[in-house]
Amino acid sequence: MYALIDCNNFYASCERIFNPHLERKPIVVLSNNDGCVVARSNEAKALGIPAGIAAFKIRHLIESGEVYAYSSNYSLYGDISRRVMETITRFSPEIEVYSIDEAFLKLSGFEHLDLTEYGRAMRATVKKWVGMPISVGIGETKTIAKIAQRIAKKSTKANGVLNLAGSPYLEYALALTGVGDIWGVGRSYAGFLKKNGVETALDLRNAETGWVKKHMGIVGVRIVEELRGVSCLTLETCPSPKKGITVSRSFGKLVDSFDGMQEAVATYATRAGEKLRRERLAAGALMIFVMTNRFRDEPQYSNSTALELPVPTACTPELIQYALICLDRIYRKGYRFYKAGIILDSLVPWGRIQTDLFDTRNRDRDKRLMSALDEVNARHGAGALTFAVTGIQRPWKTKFNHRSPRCTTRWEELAEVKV
DNA sequence: TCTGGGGTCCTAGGACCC
DNA sequence: TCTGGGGTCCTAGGACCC
Repeated sequence: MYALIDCNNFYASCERIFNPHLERKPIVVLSNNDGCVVARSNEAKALGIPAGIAAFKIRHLIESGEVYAYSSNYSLYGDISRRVMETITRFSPEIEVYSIDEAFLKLSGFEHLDLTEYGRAMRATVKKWVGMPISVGIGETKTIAKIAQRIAKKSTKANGVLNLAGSPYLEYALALTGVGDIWGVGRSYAGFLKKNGVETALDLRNAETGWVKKHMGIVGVRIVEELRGVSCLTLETCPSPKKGITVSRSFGKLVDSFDGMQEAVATYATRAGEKLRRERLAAGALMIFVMTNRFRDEPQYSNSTALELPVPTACTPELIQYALICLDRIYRKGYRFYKAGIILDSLVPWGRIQTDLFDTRNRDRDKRLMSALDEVNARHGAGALTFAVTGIQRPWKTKFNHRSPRCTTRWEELAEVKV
């Protein structure tokens, strides 16, 4: 028995917590660089603002004050997420934090309770303690819980909680769910299924297993089984170690010089190193990619190149060194670059690094240097100590022109109450 | 003027092994 | 005309997720 807890319009709802006058107002939250819309409040959806639309296309609505727009405030969203997760943990010891705004709870052993009421209690508690509206879906498999949650969120009758476990409405709910709205069925499979007359979750549940296996592989078979009430997807309570780390960002201003690209790539490599060390991992391989802006009518170029490291490392100067070797291989003069990124690969835990007999680096010293660096930056703020090659002015830096205060993670940005 | 970022899993095919 | 059988590992690309 599973419950899926999903925060409603998560980013938009986060903005409301410390800004109550936004209640019932249309809000959008913008992507990095304030580029496009990544979250919308119900009121913004009602205005017909589509998901993912470029921000400049709704600029008139923002400037006229009809729609409130915010830059992404990941410090705030991450912290609110943590609080939501902490709160719902009280309702079951077995939790899988699935994404920043979603979690599965295992409710096996709770069947003696009225689970709908239990869901309502979760909803009320999270709203009261954290200020976040959530929807709760309950079902005998994760896939059914997802379907329940989706209906719970939309239906006024359900009022945020729907329990489909052993429910006489299960078939009805499946018939109501379009095949593209099933967890694991994306645009491509949805198109294929519809072309073959499989329109709803109920149709897919009744489809022939062999046919599904042939066209959607083992992943498809699992979805069908889950719809039939056979649990194939288990609760992943402890996250498995990361397999790769990516840091990539489009620039606030196009970059047309090698120096500028060096700064950006070195900056992203620095950030990737921080992520790596937080997870106590080392990277065995690294890839750099660069690209121009495909939306612009000007010469286009994009390329990438990878490098295997002699010994897996989490040392920022070493990562920067290899990153810049890669950049040198793919940089071309005469283009205006729009985006660059680094991907760290072949990650291994620190305890399992394969060393090299002929290695000349003093890796003990590297490690001490990195922990000193991380400690200084933790104490005096991110970026207190940086590498010169990452630049000073950084004109290409990502834009966040409408960021709300980081109320819960920065002393200087605490919310103020005016009396 | 202006169009996001970061992941996972599966599969087919190639290279290689005995 | 005719050319075995059974495996593993790796990678790129596709599909999906939030």
